[in-house]
Amino acid sequence: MRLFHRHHRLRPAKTTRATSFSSSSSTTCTTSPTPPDPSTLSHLVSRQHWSRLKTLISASAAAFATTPADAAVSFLRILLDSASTSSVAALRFSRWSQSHYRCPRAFDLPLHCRLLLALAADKLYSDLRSELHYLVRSGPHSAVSILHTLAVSAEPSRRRHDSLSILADMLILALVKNSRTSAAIEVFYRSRDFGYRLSVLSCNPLLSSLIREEKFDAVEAVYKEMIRRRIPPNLITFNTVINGFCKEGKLRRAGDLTEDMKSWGFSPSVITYNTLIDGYCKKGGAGKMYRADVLLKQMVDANIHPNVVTFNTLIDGYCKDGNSSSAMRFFQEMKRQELSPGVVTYNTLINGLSCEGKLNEALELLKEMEELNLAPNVVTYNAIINGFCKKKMMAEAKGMCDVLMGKNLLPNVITYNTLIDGYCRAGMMEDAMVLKRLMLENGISHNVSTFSCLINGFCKDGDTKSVVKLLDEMREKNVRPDIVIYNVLIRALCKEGELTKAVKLLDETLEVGLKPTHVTYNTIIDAFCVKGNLRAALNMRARMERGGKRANVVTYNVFIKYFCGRGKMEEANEFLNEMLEKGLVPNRVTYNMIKDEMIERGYVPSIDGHLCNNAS
DNA sequence: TGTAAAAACT
Repeated sequence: MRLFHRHHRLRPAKTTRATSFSSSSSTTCTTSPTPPDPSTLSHLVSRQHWSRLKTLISASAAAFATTPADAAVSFLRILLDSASTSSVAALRFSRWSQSHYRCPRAFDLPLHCRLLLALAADKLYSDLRSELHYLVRSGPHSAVSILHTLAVSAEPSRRRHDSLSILADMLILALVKNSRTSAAIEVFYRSRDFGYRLSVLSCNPLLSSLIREEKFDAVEAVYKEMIRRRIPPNLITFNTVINGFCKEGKLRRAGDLTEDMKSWGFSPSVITYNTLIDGYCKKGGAGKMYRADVLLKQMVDANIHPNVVTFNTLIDGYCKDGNSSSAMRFFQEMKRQELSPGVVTYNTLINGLSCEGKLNEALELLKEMEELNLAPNVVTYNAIINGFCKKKMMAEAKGMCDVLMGKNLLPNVITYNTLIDGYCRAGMMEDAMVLKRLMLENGISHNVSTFSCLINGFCKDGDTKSVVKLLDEMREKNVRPDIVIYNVLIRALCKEGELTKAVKLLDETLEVGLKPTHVTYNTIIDAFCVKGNLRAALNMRARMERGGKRANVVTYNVFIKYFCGRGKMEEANEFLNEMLEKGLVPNRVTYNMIKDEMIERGYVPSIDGHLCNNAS
């Protein structure tokens, strides 16, 4: 009697992994033991007789001179080969054997794919999800090889079947959930070659995670590919892609897509409006809150009721615009509309007030929260600690940290970074370094901001040695410098007049794949102006615009300062007009310069009263 | 089964 089919036969333990089960050649077992038949196995599994299964597996492994892990794999194959046993039994057995015989070498991708197909055929989707999750997390296989193996493991008649499409959908979902977005993208594009029809089930989460990772080009590409492949988008798809455009600062395109979605039969929802309003609030620049207000009116006209998130978003926008009094007005308005402010509302306001130095009002709101039984969280305290730090009131900041811990809350990396930055600003570098050590002892790792605060502090001190030491430490700990670190270093070099080195660092940001910001360029432009090298400053502005950053108010202020400082009022006026033509609105710095120099000399009319809340 | 809001560093 043939006990095992040829392709079931266990291969000798010594055979290398390169050869698969089916190709094993000369397994000689003259006294073959009785192999388990599928129904016995299935029965044992469904009764969870694991110890009996273990005995069977050990016996089988001994008889075929192989490892128990490999024997378990062949048992799984028997279960899957049998038409009468359910996929649930195979799944249970697979899970048990995976946890019992931890052996990555025994991980057989084709076999696992057959299990997935069996689960899909039985529509056991939640089991399928967790299996895919496991496969994606633990498997040494690339995502595309999983996709490919699934395709070839399916019976030819079912290769174009919906269940394969569902598997591809769920594979993408599993990859996204495991933060393997690039692999998910690859599967998204390759699934077309296999003829799978994906759905919003995987596409929407993929789009969301691309936004989280700020891969905005990919968001647009995936969206366009969805339309091309006739994967029907839904309301969430539109809201997500609109959010992508907003986060990228492309508000025009976000607005266009809001129009487009109507032709697909979707009306903008409260989330659509909230997303757009937040886009304007975060965009920065003059008149942004005006645009946000216009959207608010539009949504009300469209009979979409603003909710708590709408108000929180507007309140934050006004706070970031340095206009906490308008923020407070919206706070009152939301109460009037019987929307209850939540922890986020209070945190937003407390942060806004703290940033403006209005600490008493911030503390008042903290009290109000507690009276309303809204539990302040670590974000609340961080905002207040930041307020104290900005005023160099380090004892009070530290005290607030104690209050936080007294409430059984744990300081997080932001709490520590805030305090470290406070100590640095107050010139207390030793205290800052003590805190750096303390946070590690409390189980909070340093991040790139921890280092930028400290490096900034030591740069201000002119303590180059300590700066270099911190940069070395970052390299050791694999903390990659971000653009803020570069900006800090560039600023320090500029202050020392080392402009060649500063420009070299700018070049380096591009080499390491970082995007220079306005701050990066403006710092260098300012340094050239300070040196009296207008030509180099103008060249740097040209470079900045080639790099996709348009001159902003700060850039113009730098040039206006240069000309005002030299009494060249015509040129200063020229730059002022240019900035106005570009739709940039002068801020307080501009105002102070032109007030001192240009208005008094009659070059420009007084604009008193036109600059209210443009502090920056 | 997926979409919107808050805290640190230039």
